[in-house]
Amino acid sequence: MAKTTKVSATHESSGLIVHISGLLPSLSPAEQRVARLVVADPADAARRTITDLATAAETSEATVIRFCRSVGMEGYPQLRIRLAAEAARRVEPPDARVVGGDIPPGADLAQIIATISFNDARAVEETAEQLDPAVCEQVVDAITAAGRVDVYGAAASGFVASDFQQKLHRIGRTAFYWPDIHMALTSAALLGKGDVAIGISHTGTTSDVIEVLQQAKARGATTVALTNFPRSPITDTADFVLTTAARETTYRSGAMASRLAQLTVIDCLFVGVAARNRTKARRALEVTAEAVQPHRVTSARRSR
Amino acid sequence: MAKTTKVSATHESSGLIVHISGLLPSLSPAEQRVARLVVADPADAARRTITDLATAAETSEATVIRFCRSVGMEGYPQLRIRLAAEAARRVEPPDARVVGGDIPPGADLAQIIATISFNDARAVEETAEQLDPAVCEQVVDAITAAGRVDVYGAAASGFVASDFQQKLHRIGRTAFYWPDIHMALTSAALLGKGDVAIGISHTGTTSDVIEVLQQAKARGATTVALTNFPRSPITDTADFVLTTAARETTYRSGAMASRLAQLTVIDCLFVGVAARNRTKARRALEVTAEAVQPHRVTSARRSR
DNA sequence: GGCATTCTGAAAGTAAGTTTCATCCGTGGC
DNA sequence: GCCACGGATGAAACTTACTTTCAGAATGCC
Repeated sequence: MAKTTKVSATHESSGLIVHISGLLPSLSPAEQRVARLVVADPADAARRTITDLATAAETSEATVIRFCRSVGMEGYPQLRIRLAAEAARRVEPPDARVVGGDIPPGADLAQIIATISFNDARAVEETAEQLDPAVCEQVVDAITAAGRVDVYGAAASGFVASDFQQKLHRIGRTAFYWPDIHMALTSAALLGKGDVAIGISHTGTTSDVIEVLQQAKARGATTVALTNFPRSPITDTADFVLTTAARETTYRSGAMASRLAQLTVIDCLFVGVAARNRTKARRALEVTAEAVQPHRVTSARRSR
Repeated sequence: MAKTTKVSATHESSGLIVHISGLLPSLSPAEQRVARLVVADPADAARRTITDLATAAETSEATVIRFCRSVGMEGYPQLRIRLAAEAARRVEPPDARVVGGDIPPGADLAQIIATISFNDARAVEETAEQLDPAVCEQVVDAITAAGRVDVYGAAASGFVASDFQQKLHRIGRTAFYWPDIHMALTSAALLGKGDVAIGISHTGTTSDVIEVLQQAKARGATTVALTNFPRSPITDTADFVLTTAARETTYRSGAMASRLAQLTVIDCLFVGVAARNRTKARRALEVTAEAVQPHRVTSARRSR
């Protein structure tokens, strides 16, 4: 039998490679050949079949099995998956990413993609971190109780505003978005106590949006501002201020990161509102989904 | 140019889980059961034998093999190894965040925010990971060379389409977005060789968008599809397919995560196009920024 | 040299993975 | 309504991979 049934102290979860190299001297010659192959390139070993590995180590399958047992594995398949896992873990994440940085002139698409996605993801995460749940709660309450919700935003922020309007509408809340400043002003003038007006402006300086929000406030509506800059003009007229956290990079990706951050905030509010009246919201969503069903191509193509 | 040579955007090197969830809808019911088990707990799946997994998915081994082939693996052992590797690489979600999971009924705002932002950020990162720079490059080339670019999208994807149109326009490229299907069809009919038509559809099944894209293709335009599902109908009509990687969560945040993923892709394309002609693009952006300057409130308020 | 011990691979045996094929079921054409 | 068709599916046959057994070879000890 084995020299001694030694119970290894090595933890199950990690360090198999280290464990093996530690055991190496105590292994028989044929097993050592196997061990060396495994330690040299775990990922490669994981890809091989037992016969393949045995051949590479100039030994038999039986020896490979013995090796597995020697290092505390049940069998070869078990060793394989452990090796694959270990090999994957030690691969360094490719961090040539320029954090919040500019995109160098000679950058290729792969670099651009890495940089943009990194910044975008960061903007989303950091926005969430600094969002005040208490303020969100109050905004959600206001929206839930509102007879009508107006969402304002210009240009890029207009998309976000429009998106929010659409979402609220889909769960059966009365919401409007006005792409035109005059229409927006008219609508704001018709708001009253209990209604909600939400102004979205990345810079917080878009006069059109501020103006409309002021109008809404003057009529008694609850006003909410969504901006990247907590001390920008728009916050003066807002009862509640929600901020995004897009680092200002360059003109290029900064705009998009802020957009994503805005959308994330919007989504949180939306889910918050929907959660307030779960069943009704779900029903409304189902109904609207059914409505567009005829516009869906049903055949899901299969592989050949 | 790339009439027959269809280029798919999915990398084979990484993001298998993401890849699988993208393919999910195009799989047969029995295979879907397998896929769900795998996606839900890759590490656990890697530990199981094929018979075991088949039993767990209430199907036969044959179906598991079919599933392996469907997702581009040679066989079950290969899948196992890959899954083990991916599971190991995956970072544990910090706390009780349910990855891609539902939001529990009793969740408070803080939980909602954490869950949503986590999933949103993940969608962005995973989309970037599986984006094929080579395909992006070709799309960027096509857009750069195009006389005209049409961007199509309905409802939620319409916002994205519109956003892209606006971005391209701002850097001086001729681009259109049509909110109306008839206008879109008319426009598509006027496209010709060298022009580019981009169809955006999360599900890949929106018949309106597909129809317009077909029209564009018939007229000789280069067609691009942006969807979450690499085997959905829309990909049949596209010369180039770009995929997002939003895991389908529930009705709630799934839509938003996919939106963010789409925007990220759009932004990459945009920056790619802008980088092709750096100085011209920058000048155009400066000019357009100046144009809206009068609509900015200058006074930056200081602390109260 | 004899004997015990360990190492080793051939071969047998078992389990896992893969292919084949008949059946089932839904769809679309007549 | 019927039939043909094609995809989906699992049972079973089959292949390959893994594991065990066992006997011979090597080593080392007297």
